[in-house]
Amino acid sequence: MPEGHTVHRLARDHRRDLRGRPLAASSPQGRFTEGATRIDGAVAERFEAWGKHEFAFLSTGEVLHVHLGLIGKWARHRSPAPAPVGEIRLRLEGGEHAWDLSGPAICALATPEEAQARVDRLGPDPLRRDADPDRFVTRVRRSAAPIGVLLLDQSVIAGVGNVYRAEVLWHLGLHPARAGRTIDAGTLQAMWDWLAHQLRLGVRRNRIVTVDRAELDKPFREIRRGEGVAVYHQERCRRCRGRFTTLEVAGRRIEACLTCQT
DNA sequence: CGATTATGATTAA
DNA sequence: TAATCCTAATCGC
Repeated sequence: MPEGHTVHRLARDHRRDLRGRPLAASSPQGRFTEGATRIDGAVAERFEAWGKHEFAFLSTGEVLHVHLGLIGKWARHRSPAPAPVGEIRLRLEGGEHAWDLSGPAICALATPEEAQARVDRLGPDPLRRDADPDRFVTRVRRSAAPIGVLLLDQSVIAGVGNVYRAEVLWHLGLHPARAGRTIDAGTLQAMWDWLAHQLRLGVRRNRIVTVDRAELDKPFREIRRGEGVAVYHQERCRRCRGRFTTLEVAGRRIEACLTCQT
């Protein structure tokens, strides 16, 4: 579910639904009861997304830190919220809406210093206005590691996941195993620009659609998971019509066109 | 109905 | 590289 665009979109939606009013917090599943008790009655003053991490700064001085991991989800309900379904780690109720969190890799209360320490370990996030692309370019240019590994390393660039990785490498004609230091700075800048643009579109649409509008046969809102992509879990290259090869890079599956990606 | 899979990441070996 | 964590949907038999 979550690459950076999802988390930034959630922060935006949480801001709209939950900011500036006392929260009712609970842990229906029971695995975050202590934390929920400390949140209950507090006001969330600020929501921030950094890469795939989300932080809610609370009036108590504590920070709620959430990372969805591979399978985490937030579900939105209109108030009054229905009885929780499934393993709901945390329910946050604002005025009009409630949000249910399930399956997070991280759901914890932290100090502002601990939250900042997390952020400090991340590379630049193309979805943040103050992000510095040169940090990304320099880091990749200094590395002998495959670009397919570097793109998933959150200390190199924050927010990119397995889908955007496959898509951007194909769009730029780069093989996933290509060593970072063999890619010229101009190409890396283009990679950053493409990712920044696509991640922004991802936030707006709340889904990953990298295929041009003209090539789609239906409106964005009807595009389902896996339908709007050119590469990820696809069979054939849209450029040369050849079959994609499935590789494993950084322990994750990735398709690549061995003709178009060198 | 058990096995597999998933847009993630850390820890152990 | 492998094992592990978290949860739910989908797949194969």
